Amino acid sequence: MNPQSIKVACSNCNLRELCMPLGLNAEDLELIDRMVAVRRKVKRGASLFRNGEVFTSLYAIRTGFFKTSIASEDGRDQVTGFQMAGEIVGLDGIVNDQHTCDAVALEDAEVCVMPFEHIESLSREVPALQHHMHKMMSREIVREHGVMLLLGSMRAEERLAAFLLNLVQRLHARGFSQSELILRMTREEIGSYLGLKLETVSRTFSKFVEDGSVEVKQRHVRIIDTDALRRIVNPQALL
Amino acid sequence: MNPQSIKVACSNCNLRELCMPLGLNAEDLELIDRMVAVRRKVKRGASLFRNGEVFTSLYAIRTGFFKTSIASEDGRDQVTGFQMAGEIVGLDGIVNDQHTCDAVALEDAEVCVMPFEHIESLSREVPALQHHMHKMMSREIVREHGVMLLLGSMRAEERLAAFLLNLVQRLHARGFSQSELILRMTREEIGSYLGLKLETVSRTFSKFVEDGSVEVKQRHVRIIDTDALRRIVNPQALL
DNA sequence: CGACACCTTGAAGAGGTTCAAGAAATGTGG
DNA sequence: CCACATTTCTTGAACCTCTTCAAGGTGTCG
Repeated sequence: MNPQSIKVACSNCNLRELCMPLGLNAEDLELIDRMVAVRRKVKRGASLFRNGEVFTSLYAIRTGFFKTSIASEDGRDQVTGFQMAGEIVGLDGIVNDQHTCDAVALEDAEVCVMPFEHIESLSREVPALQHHMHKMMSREIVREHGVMLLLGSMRAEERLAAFLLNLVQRLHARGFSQSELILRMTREEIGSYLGLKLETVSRTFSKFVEDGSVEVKQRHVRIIDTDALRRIVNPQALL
Repeated sequence: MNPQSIKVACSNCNLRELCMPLGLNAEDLELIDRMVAVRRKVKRGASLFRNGEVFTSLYAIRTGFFKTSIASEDGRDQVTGFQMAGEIVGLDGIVNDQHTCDAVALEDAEVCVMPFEHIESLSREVPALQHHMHKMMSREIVREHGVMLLLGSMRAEERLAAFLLNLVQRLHARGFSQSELILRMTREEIGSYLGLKLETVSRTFSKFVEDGSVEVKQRHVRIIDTDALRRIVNPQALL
């Protein structure tokens, strides 16, 4: 494709708190600026990397929204996550030096390309960065545990409620509304992530609307009653 | 409890190929021997660590068999994995300096305790170890992607077949039979891992027996027709 | 404006769960 | 070492949730 590229620095990036370790001194920051080789733009619908491609870099999302998905040999497809600004994609590629999933932009996006060899060598010099890397990978493992709980033990309503709450929470952490969001993905993609068919996702949205807990107009969702959603996810625990 | 402890060295451990990076020189090996602080025995049914406990160390399993599980606030329980000799547990604890799951021994076990601070400082000196750590975490992420595919898109028979094939494959890599295995976990634990009820697991075993693809006598399983199981997991792809 | 992708809703059907009972294995204490 | 209690496993029948199939509606983009 056309890897439209721009040279940049982390040290004065407004997403630094999301991507980078805190409390670095000026010296370390200068080193870390070398971590990002270039930026790369990815058009909506295009892929950042694909299953089978050689792994060279991790990617920090600057703008835009991605999905990652894997395909079984017989063509079934599973969305493994949705990623937004400040989040890292590509960790799957480290084990075997090639990517095992696809990362596709769901809206025009820009990412910081961080060659993994840079990251490893810098990590040896900057303990804070090393620890940060470990935390990021551990965080991803823990996130996936949560998805396993969702897929393994929750019913459709619980899954969708948990999904919505998780999305707004992450958006809110980025300065967006606590109650309004625009879905960047189709019902089918939501369904794939949640282990449901798109019709079930649609019906469950309709049910939430009937109950008065959310308003839905296509991709635009407004959460009316957050607690109601919380109660759905967590029948007992919450009040 | 009683952390019955013995001092030991990785350099002459027979599981080294499973836990440790390959191709280390004598010098590095000597350093790495310092990584394992002590060994610890865990009795069947006892836990190695529990959700909420402070994270200090990763654990390499020397002998025995573990399950890891998380609990939702309302008491639901999800088994997130089964671990055997040479595998590492505890990665979940790195993000927040405390464990987010329980690790319980399903048979008497012994683990190597590797204080995470040792690992991090050694990693800075031994690039091969650093890269090994990254690979291990990435491998765990990729494994969980596979579980998500299983939970999100497979039917009961496919899940159980995939589970059995995965287990024998790992056991075989450790010198055990390709076709016979003893399940260390209950039907309920299998069900929890696979997102099924224990009755469904039992029924599905019975179906496999009827079909002549496996023999089952309680926890003892003999796989008669591996290809049949493969075809179940992968309807199209395989011949 | 027309074509296409996406979403909603209904009705029928399948797969898995729930509830229940009994059998088999395992562990414990006398 | 045996008897009993407990846990684990199997199987049946009714039920329920989600899926499948189908049709029509809505939105979007060239």
